[in-house]
Amino acid sequence: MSRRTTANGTGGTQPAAGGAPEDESGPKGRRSRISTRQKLFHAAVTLIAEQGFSSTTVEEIAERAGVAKGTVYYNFSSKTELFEELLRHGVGLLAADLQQAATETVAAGGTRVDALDRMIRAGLVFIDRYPAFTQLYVAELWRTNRAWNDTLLVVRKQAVAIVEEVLQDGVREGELSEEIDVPLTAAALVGMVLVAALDWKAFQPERSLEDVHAALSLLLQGRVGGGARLR
Amino acid sequence: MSRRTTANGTGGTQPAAGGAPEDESGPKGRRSRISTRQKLFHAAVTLIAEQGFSSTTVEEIAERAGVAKGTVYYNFSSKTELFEELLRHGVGLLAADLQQAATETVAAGGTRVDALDRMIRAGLVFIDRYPAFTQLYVAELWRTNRAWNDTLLVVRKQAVAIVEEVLQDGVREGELSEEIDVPLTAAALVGMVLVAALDWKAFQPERSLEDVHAALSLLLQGRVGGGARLR
DNA sequence: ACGCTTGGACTGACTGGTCAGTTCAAGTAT
DNA sequence: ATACTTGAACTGACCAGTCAGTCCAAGCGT
Repeated sequence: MSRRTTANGTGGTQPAAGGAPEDESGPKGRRSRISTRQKLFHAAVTLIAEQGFSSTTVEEIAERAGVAKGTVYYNFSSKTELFEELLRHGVGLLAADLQQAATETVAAGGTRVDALDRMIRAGLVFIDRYPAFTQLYVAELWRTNRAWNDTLLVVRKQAVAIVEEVLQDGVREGELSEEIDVPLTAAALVGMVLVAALDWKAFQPERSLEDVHAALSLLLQGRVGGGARLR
Repeated sequence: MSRRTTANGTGGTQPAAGGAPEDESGPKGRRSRISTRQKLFHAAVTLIAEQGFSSTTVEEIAERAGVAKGTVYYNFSSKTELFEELLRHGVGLLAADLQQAATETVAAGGTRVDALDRMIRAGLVFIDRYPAFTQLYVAELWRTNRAWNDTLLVVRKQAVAIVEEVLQDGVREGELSEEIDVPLTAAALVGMVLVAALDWKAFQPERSLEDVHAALSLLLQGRVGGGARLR
């Protein structure tokens, strides 16, 4: 009895997602569990993105967060649980951004294609802010036989569903071709943004977000062929 | 001295890439180093795709390949080297397929967009045949601080360059818009195919390759908007 | 304005287990 | 002979998770 390191007392919804370069200026001297968890998220997301889950040790995470190893286990019941909470938290943020972009655009009288374009931008902004999280997500998503598979599935659905919904609406209202396959197209769009953005960050970080967005817009709107619309 | 298990004697270019569901009916009784290496590639690619590199043990690989652990070290100098050769070998196959699709289409008088479409198909066929390899490649590509980072970089360039070349040719000959950003568009196209295909395999494996190809073609050719070309 | 208690947050040495890589004597096919 | 394979034993490093104990702010009685 007595101890129980489950530590779920605070509920959910801490501000920092893990990747946020926010400076630590919480309730100063006071030790708060919440800020410790944030520091751990931040440290973990970076390290796991770099090295993968299995090659990242709990001690490394603790060290980078500036706490002792025991503290990790005081705040999370296991390495896996820390990781799962990280996933849930990060995708929650992304989903909120995407949803907002979609809703705002439609409310302002934009087309569905406009909405998709705005969502692409929102995705890019997110990846720009939390590259490590994105990296880690992509690296883990299609693995099988992993402890957190269920979490990943749920979390993926949460994000993809928003794109699918916009596509669906577009088809229903005749703005998009009835030929399109909603789930596959959604996956392709997400992939387009994900991979282009990761490549941007990894191999040509000097480019601006605008450049990347423009390139993807062109693809989305099918204006790749014919500069002067030849043929 | 004496031993040196570097084992690079055979050169390169073994037939099986790792993921091939080919049945093992080589020169029966004959024990050849080459077929052992193939079995090891096959076993390793599957396991690493499922679990990741670090969580896959050499003994697991040996066991699934049906050989002893010592044999792994007779054929490869280390776990990492086995993995690196796997990467080189797999991407070599993919690059050959892509190149062939592009060359053939252009030779037969197709447009560059046709060529891209054929390359998408070639990509899908490859992923269909070697899903595990693709999975593993995506999972590792954007990691940093890994031993085989250089190998990955080389190998990535090899594949992406082919797509970039076709885009470049298209722009030069006026078939594609001069507005397009070749490297970014190439990355986006690759991502589109990669992610759509992995999603297909992971979440809707009942769909046919044709379905997936059709969905991606639609996107490539910008025929997503307006079924009856409204507006 | 001060000793005493409480309990939440944190610590880090320690344990038990796992795994890459080594070594080698013996086996098998050509 | 030569090339390849086996299997088992061993080493040494590394690591997830544990636990007895420290630290300290806040409450409490005096």
